[in-house]
Amino acid sequence: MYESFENLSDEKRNKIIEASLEEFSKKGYERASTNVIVKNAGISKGLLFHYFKSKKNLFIYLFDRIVEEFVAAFYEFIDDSPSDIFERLMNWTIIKFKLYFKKPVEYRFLTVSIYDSPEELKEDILKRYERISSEVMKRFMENLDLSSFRKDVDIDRALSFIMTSIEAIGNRYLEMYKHDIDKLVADKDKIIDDLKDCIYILKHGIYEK
Amino acid sequence: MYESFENLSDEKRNKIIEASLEEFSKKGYERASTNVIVKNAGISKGLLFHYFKSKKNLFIYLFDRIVEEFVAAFYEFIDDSPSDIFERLMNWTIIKFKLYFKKPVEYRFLTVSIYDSPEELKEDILKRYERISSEVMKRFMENLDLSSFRKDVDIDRALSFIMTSIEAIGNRYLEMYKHDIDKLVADKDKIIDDLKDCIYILKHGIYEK
Amino acid sequence: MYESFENLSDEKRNKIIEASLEEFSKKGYERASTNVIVKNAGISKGLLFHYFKSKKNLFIYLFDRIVEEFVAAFYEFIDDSPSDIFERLMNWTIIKFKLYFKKPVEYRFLTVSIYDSPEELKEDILKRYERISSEVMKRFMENLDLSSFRKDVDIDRALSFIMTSIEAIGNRYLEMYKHDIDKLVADKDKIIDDLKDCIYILKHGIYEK
Amino acid sequence: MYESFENLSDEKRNKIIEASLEEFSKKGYERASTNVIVKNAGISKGLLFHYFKSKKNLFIYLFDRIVEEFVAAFYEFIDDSPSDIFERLMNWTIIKFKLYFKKPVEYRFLTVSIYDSPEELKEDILKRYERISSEVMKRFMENLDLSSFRKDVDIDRALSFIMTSIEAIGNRYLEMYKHDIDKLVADKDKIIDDLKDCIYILKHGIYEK
DNA sequence: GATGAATGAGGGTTCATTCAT
DNA sequence: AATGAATGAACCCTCATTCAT
Repeated sequence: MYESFENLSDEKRNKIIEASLEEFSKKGYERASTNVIVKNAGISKGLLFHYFKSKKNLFIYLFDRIVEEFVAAFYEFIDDSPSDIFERLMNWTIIKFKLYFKKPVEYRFLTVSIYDSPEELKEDILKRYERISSEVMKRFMENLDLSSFRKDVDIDRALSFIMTSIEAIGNRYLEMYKHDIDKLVADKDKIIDDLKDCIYILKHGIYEK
Repeated sequence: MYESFENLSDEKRNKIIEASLEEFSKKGYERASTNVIVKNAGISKGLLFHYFKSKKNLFIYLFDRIVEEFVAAFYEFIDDSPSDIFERLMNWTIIKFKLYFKKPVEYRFLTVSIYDSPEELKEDILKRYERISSEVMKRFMENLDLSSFRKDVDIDRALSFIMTSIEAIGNRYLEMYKHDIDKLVADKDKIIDDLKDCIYILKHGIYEK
Repeated sequence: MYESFENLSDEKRNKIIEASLEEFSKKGYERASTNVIVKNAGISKGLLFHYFKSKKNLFIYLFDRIVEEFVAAFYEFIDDSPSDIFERLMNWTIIKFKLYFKKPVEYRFLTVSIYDSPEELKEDILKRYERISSEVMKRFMENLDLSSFRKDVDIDRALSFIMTSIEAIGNRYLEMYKHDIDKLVADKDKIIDDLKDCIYILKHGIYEK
Repeated sequence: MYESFENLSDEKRNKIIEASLEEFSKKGYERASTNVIVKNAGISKGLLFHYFKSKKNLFIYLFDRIVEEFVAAFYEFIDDSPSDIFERLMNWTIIKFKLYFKKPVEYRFLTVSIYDSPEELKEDILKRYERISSEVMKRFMENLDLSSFRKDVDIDRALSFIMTSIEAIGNRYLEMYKHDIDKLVADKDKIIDDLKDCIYILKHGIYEK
């Protein structure tokens, strides 16, 4: 698949990938223009289609590539996860932020892929997304110590709530600082402090005394 | 602003609004076609532009109109809000669901407006969105009894967390049942039950014993 | 169907039809360029598609239009057909030539339509072609006096042979003079003479002494 | 001419020829894609153009080659032609059918070449076609015994009519069975019977009693 | 107010051909 | 000889917007 593209020199390949990512993550799939991509990549129109046959293929190629990259990066960081769910979640959220710092365009691309894809892509994208998100979720749940949960709490619902709420907090920050990554870095401690507060509440609400 | 449009007969005006909403909420701003809109509205191409000058104006007009409509509907429901934040939040969330049932296309339109707008609109939309969301937030906070909060909890952060997390849960359900509103209605009790569980956790985490 | 196009002024409509016919009959469906058509018709790209939505629609519109035109012209000429098959065939062939003189581009368009259409059109075109050709054939057979056929001749096969062979002769001449209609007119008598000779042979071969 | 191509190993050369023929005969000159050809031939894009310089050259090369092949095959079969024109014509038609059976793709290629070529090729193709068809015609006429022709029949015109009409009958069958060669073989006897009937009529029409 | 014909830039894609390797 | 990356013009088609009526 796309081996002719893979065999390109790093420099050229990256230029094409960067130009594509930038365009897609800025405008979404539909609005993105292959004209703009080829201009920014410094290649001819025909060449892009020589490599990828279609805009759709190009998009899915990028999606797969970045997902793989992100999953790998994730796994690299989380080898020694703590067994307490809140500590682990804190770790994960921080990792997510780190990924966002390291690869903001790619991160944005993934977000856009999932929220703003036309019918023709939605299926392909969601299928891939669900596969990896369930895999990642499984990984998150591994060796988790849930023994401290109060008995009057429905474990599944509690887990779901913990994940959803902390993710929402994280995303709120990422969205908030979207246009000013430097400020996000500067405010890091405050954000982590906030996250800790949220987790403190959840812990209090879920754990035995 | 658009007074010639406002002076139209209700029937005609509504037909145009409906056709526009449907197209925008189904396809997003960019993908939406004014051709489709005028066809479904049963008017000529020129007339639409006579009223609104541009696609962008039409979109923003709709946004403003629906926001106003939704805010009004909201206020209508919440006149006698309970002073306990969790009860109030539960009420509000249920109201949100009711709005979704009553006006799914409009609701979808707002969601799409906020998540999937091109650069040229984003600013206009967000400015409006922030203005009303802060206004609504202020309303939510009115006469709220926060005396039960534990002393070791930062009130502002706790409030923010409560709002964000419950909103995330609500949105998760709306997204989940997006294509099957009937099922959403059928599963109503289970969803409310889940929400209650989440609130129960938050309460436990935040309130004094 | 295409009523906005039909309502155009004669002059403009004809210009578009002429430009399209010329391009299609010269190059066939696939090779024909809508760019060339709009340039020669003196209209914008968008307008052609405003009227016809697609190249395919334009082509089929032209096909239907010309078929109708030709069938009408045919029927106009053949009201008082002789009952002898050879005389009638002679008449018909001469009518065909007249049509070719009067509307060479349209004639060529029909020929091209039938022999050189891509898969996507073939079906549509052939369905229409067969419907009218069977109708025309029925008309040809009406009130035909076949009583002079020798008894040792299979009537159906003989009819089929007569039609096919005379048609082939006619087409051979049309093809031969394709690029020089004036010469075709000049040589008219010689051609008719040749046709008579062919018919003379057939008559001799089929009729009783 | 193309000697580098001719010097290729039989296997490789044939693969290129086959792939080209298939593509051209299936889609016609214009629609045929050199991309498809090189893929099916298992060679690189550049190599095809190294050998033939252009698509046009490739097409004409194939045309010349197949014409030569067909003429040779023809001559092989017709060494001992009967002197009676009708018997000879019957033989030739059967030979034509045999060629069609043996080389359907090539046969189709020739048909397509003659009926569906763009302006830029038409001239080249027709020049070649006329040269060989006149040569073949000369061969057909050799040692033909025309003494049985009635005196009131113009020999040249009669000959032309005979050829044209029988050819038309043959082509009608080939066209009719185009998509089902097996059925053509199965119906062989019926077709030959029909041909005999046609010839019987012509004979009756032309020969003395 | 109301129409819809008219525009032309831009969309994604395919193509025969060239050329450095 | 052999490759296939690279080109850019041409393909059909869609679009928001304008304007004469």
